[in-house]
Amino acid sequence: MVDYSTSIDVIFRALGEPTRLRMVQELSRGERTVGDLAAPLDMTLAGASKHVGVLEQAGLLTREKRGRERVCRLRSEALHAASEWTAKYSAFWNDRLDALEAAIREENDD
Amino acid sequence: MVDYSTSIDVIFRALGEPTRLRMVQELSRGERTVGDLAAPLDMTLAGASKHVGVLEQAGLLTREKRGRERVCRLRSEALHAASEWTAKYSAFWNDRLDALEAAIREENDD
DNA sequence: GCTATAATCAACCATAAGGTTTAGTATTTC
DNA sequence: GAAATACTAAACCTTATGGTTGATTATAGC
Repeated sequence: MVDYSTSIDVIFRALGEPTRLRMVQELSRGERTVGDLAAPLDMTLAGASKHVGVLEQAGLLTREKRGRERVCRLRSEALHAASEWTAKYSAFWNDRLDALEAAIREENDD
Repeated sequence: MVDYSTSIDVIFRALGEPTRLRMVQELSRGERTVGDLAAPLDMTLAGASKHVGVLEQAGLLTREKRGRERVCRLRSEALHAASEWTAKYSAFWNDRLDALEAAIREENDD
């Protein structure tokens, strides 16, 4: 059982590893087996499997058993949560400028 | 001199640490000295300073010397870059569904 | 000028993280 | 059913990370 209500820092930490970032990029092009993901990475299958586990824990992908393969599929929810979070905090500056302008206008009205 | 053209995984890694995530949230409310950031974290000033350094390296904030204090200010660019990235990859699934639907429609037209 | 304060630097320590190898479990294929 | 394939699990190793302390620098305040 996997927890899909991952906290945002776990998602960021998972994406903060270059290898895993590449995996996510690869998965955005379609579903991939663990072997597919390992192939271009110059890494053992066991190593890749561990990375996939981290991404799964972070809620970034699902792993489905299909025959002897495990098919990985990206989950948009976690990425969307990360997108929302960063969008919220990247907007802070504009908000501050807006507030500043408003304050200046108010001051001039006095 | 700080490199502001940080690669995306460095930004994610910086945000993947709970303490640093809290610092960013705190900074979104306004500029803060390193001491301000350290205070609520039950951590030495030296420790907080190191975290601030990581955030600065990732391009997430700037540190300005003002008297004997260092004033930290969030930089929206890095957060925006992260937002763009996650938005792009969180959209993958809808794109795939759209493509799938289009393919089905086309097939029905034959 | 002395003392206190804010922060960084350097050295160090414990634990986490990224990787490997070796085994082991299903599943496919012949 | 034997052999190959795809993967996971566990043990292990090395390095990175997150934290500390102690010393040092720069500024503020009396």
